[in-house]
Amino acid sequence: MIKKEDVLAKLPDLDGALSPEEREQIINKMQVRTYRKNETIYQEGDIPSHLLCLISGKVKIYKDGVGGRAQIVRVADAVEYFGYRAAFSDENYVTAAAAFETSIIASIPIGLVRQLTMRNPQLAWFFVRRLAIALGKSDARTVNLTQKHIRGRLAESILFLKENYGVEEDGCTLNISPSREDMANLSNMTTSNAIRTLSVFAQEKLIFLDGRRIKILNEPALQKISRMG
Amino acid sequence: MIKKEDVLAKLPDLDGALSPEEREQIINKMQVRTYRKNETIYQEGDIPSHLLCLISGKVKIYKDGVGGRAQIVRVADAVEYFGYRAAFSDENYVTAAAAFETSIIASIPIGLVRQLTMRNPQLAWFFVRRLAIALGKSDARTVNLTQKHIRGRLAESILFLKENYGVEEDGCTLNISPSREDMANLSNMTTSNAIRTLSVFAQEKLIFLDGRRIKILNEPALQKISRMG
DNA sequence: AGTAAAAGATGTTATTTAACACAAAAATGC
DNA sequence: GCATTTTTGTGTTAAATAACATCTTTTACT
Repeated sequence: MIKKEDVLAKLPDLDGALSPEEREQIINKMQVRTYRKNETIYQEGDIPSHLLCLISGKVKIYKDGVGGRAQIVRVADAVEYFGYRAAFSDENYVTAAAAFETSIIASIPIGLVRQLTMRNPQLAWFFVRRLAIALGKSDARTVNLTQKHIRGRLAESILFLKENYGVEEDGCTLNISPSREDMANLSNMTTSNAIRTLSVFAQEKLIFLDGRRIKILNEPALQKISRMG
Repeated sequence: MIKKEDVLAKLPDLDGALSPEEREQIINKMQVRTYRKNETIYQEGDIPSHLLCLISGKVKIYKDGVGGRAQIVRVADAVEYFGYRAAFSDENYVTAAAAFETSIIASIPIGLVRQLTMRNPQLAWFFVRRLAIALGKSDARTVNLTQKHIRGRLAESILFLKENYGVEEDGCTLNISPSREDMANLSNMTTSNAIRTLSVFAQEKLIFLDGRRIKILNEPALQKISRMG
């Protein structure tokens, strides 16, 4: 079982924006829950009620599109806040979130967050910055996913995973082992094409595949493929 | 010539967030300029130095992608603030902006905006809201542009233009007359395909084309095409 | 351990869309 | 007003990718 104290130690202080009293308020109202691998955290259409903080684990934020095909639009890594966009624009969720792997998530009632944010400019600035960064990434992603060819999109996704989740001690094995379907949902392609193109990359010695584990062998080449489209 | 007073009358008050003194500060530092049709306002890689406010006219925010093909990621209509995302995340611009048509734009030094935002939670909240809304739209756009087929994407773009720029008094002619290339850049397709598919829509009496003017004849059908992909 | 279900792999075909080529029409510049 | 450039329109071909079918391997469950 997770102890609340362990979570608190990890809870980011929102860029030091919080006073001890504000921190206390949050801690009192916070709830902690574990999500199993592939478990849904929230769904499209849900009313956002909490600011979520990923304490440990990995999370994907995605949209279900035409014909049940999902597109992963963002990922979250520990320790990181997520799930606040919809609440801040007074909408229901337009995306869904699920755990890539077992994840511990703290939730803070959004009303409290809003109340604190309205009074604390530093806290508001924290969210301005995060949203501005996310929007820039989303814009870049739109063009990458629409204009690049399959190889470019897949190369991009591999580098995206490295950037977001990092690599193991060996310096080249991705810290996440996504299913082929997840790779497809990251890269805007069918699962068949993700499987096929990963195999081709392995044949070309750009990557080494060991089941779901991906080891990057030739990053400059992947970057070039990603750039060229 | 534009008189500064005329602009001031139109300058939105950022949701009433500004005190008279803050407003005064902004007005003193503000500059106003006219951009001609298709003139570039800022480019990818530029350092953002000003918060821009579109006083009159129409603006497209776009990214240049593979093979010089541009993708329009957002549009701005008067009176609306834009061009602040990069500044707020301490990045150079990752998009470019250009005038769809002759536009009058006021610019406020970003340093001043930042200074005010840091002290004024209501102002910060204004930007949190705008960014949150923009991010939601960007996420939706990513999936629409990647997963839908040509007809769905074009139908979506026509509805997108109606939503963002509205229609004339007749209730169905779009308030903007984009070139076929702009339609293509909105819809993630080649210009040829935009021309062809617009013609097909006209043949199917979904729209009526008069040069660049687009009149929506059957909106429910367009919505259905857009939804189905 | 044995069985069912899910995920991965691979080949084939059909569809979608880009690329290209060229002509007509419209806009622009002197 | 005429030449030049840009935009629009249309047909044809080539390339990219989805869809489908089938088989193998792995995982999950009792």
